[in-house]
Amino acid sequence: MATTANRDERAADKRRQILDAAIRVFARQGFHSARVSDIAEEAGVAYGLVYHYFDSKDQMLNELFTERWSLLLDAIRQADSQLDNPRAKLGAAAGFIIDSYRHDPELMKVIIVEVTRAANSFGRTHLAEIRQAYDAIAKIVADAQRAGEFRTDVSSEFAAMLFYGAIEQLLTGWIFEVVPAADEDYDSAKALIVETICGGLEPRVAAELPG
Amino acid sequence: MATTANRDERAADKRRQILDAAIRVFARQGFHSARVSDIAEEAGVAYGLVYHYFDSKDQMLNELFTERWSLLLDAIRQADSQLDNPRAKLGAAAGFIIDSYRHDPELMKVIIVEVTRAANSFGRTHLAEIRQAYDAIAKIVADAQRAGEFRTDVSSEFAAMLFYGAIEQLLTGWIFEVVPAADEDYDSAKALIVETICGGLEPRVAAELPG
Amino acid sequence: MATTANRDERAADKRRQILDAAIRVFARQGFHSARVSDIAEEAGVAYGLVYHYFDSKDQMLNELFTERWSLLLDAIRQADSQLDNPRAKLGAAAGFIIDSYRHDPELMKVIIVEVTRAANSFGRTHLAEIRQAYDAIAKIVADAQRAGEFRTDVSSEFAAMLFYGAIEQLLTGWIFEVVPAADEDYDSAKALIVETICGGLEPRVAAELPG
Amino acid sequence: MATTANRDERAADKRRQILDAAIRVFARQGFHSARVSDIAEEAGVAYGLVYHYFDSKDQMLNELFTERWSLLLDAIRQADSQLDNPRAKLGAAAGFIIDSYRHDPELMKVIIVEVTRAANSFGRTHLAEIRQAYDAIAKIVADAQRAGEFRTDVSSEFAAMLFYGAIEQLLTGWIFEVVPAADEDYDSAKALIVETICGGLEPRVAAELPG
DNA sequence: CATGAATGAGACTTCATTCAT
DNA sequence: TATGAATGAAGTCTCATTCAT
Repeated sequence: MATTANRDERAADKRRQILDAAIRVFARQGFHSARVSDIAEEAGVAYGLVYHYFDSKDQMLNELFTERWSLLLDAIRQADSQLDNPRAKLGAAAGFIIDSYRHDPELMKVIIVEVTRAANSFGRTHLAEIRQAYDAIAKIVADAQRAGEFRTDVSSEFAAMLFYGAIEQLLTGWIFEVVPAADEDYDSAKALIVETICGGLEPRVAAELPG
Repeated sequence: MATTANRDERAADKRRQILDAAIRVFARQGFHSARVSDIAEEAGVAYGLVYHYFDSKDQMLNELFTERWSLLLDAIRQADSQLDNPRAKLGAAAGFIIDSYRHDPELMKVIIVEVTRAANSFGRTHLAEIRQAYDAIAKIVADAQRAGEFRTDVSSEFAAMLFYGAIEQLLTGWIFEVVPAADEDYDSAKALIVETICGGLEPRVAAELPG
Repeated sequence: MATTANRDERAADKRRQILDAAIRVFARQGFHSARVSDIAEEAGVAYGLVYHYFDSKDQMLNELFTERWSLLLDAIRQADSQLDNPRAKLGAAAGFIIDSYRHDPELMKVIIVEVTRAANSFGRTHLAEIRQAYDAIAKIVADAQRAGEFRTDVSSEFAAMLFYGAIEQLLTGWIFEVVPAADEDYDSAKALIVETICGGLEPRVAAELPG
Repeated sequence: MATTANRDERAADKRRQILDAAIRVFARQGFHSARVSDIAEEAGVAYGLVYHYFDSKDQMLNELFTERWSLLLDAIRQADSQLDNPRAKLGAAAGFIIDSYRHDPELMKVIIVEVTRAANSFGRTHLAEIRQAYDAIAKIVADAQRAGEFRTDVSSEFAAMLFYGAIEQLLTGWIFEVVPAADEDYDSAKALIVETICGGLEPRVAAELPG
């Protein structure tokens, strides 16, 4: 009994070990240039063991993506249901994404570079999941529009694309060191994204217009 | 003389013919899945002729990208120098990108999907060129900040990423039919992007804040 | 003592259980497509246990073949020694093969498809054993020729090949459902094979030739 | 023009050259143990060229089989239509198969060993074609039965299996040197097969039965 | 006896690029 | 210029067998 439990545990560990190695290798070389033998070597296991735990190289990336993306979807939906104003909701969504990157930049690099931005390969495979994030953001915007808190001349789907695109581009900038990414940047980024995008989505008051 | 000219012309035609075929094939199948034989077939020329005009498959994409991207850089810089307020400048930049897509969606698809979003492959190769666009946008923002027209708590580089990211995501949405792309969408998109992003970058007046 | 016996018995059971599973899997998927894991699963035992009882996947098939083939050889030889005319002898041989199929079609399918007809793999390994069957049949024919009961212008080896080939082809037809295989077919097949082949081997009388 | 023709000719030659090499390699090592590199080496061409002419290793065997088997089918059907008695028809069919072996034993070895006898792999793929041969033979038998030339207590399908099985077994015996295969054997074999099998299929006259 | 994780060699296929004509 | 045959390196996946527990 104990033996079986231990064995299962060890097996799960090995599986995780391989998956973590895959993250590092995919982040370093890109999915396409990553050979299965690189992953095995990085994980310190035999070639064949990778195929003992995974059906294919693709499956590893799919699993990495889905595992993380579902957390993101949960986070957005939870923000939507538990917070009470659109700024806070969108701020929480942006914050989750940014924290994900801060916490595990390699994994987020893989997810963004190899999946969400790889529209011709894995992006297509996961389009439905990715779209769910757009939809969840669009719902927040639409609710805010109905409540008179956001301008209504922008469609909520359109706004969701801008919002998500801005964040993803920011992460991409960090990933490829186009823009600096220090600890203080992460925090200010959260605030600024919300400021900037939500600011643009809120109705302008009459006073703004020069008389 | 005339013969030589004709010959050159015909040669240039063939070259162009192959390049145009490459656009269609890359757009349809993606760069990676596109075989050189597919391009030759699409162009209606012999396999080997592709290698007569181009050194490699990569070179074709590089050329397609650089050709178009330099127009984009020119357009942004010209907008910056010829227009006099940041909304107009950014509007012209966004407008150029959107019009490029409207005019030749396949080419823009290739450029975005295979280069600017393909950070692990061609995006890396062309990072310097891509960065020039960010910089040109950032310059517009920085100038506006100095002139007091844009808020200064957002770094201009950061703002440029948001702005560019929002536009690129919008195009990506059109490309993969996540958001609708009809003629009227293009026009309203131009206005709305500027409204939304510039609106967020402009300073909020006192009147906005509830008393 | 009893314990040891029981243990041996249980062990023998497991071994048999695996061997029987192998028959089913080989019959269903073919030897080559059968994975050791398939056999273990079919037998309901752990993967590794297969290798506790057998040295290799090959060994299982070898054992299945030899076990059954030796019964066949015994049957032919016994028929030869205990019966007194060639028709009866050959009829008994054919009958044994047909009954073997009727009794355990999966095993006979494996033996025929994977061994006797698989001349490039296991057929080669067991060529000597297979040849013994040909020889035993040829001996029956040769004896009949010496006794004047069979025509002598056909070599006994040649006749043996025809006889055996006809039977094996018939089973193959049943196996792959090229010809029907119902209970009544088996019985009539026995009679007809002997009729047809022995009929062809018996000397023609003068009366047959048109005067 | 001439150039194109020459090139096509050379290309066809290379294709044939590879196919012929495949016959030798398949005959020597068996399909399964034959590596594509072995075939390329035997043909004296580069590895990749094999895939320039053929889609897969399987395709080569399929082509070899179908090419030859269609000749066999034609031969049987022609014999049926052009000859006027069942002995002659079946004799021509058997003769064609035997001559095929005499003329190109390696090809016939491949066809028999890797296809018609390989019921679990290629035999399945080509079952329909193989069955056509059985059917063509059965038709000859059935016609003879209707004409009163063959006994009617044997179904024509059954008889076809015996006839074909006997021949195939004979070739198999030659292939694996179980029975001798010299020039004189081929000729006598033709006569004897017909004698033996047709003899068994013809009605026995009263005189035969001992009074 | 029993388990199933771990090993690693092996082969097919793809396709960018080169080359002879 | 134009053709398309020829080259060969590279990498995924399979699975029999071994081994530690």
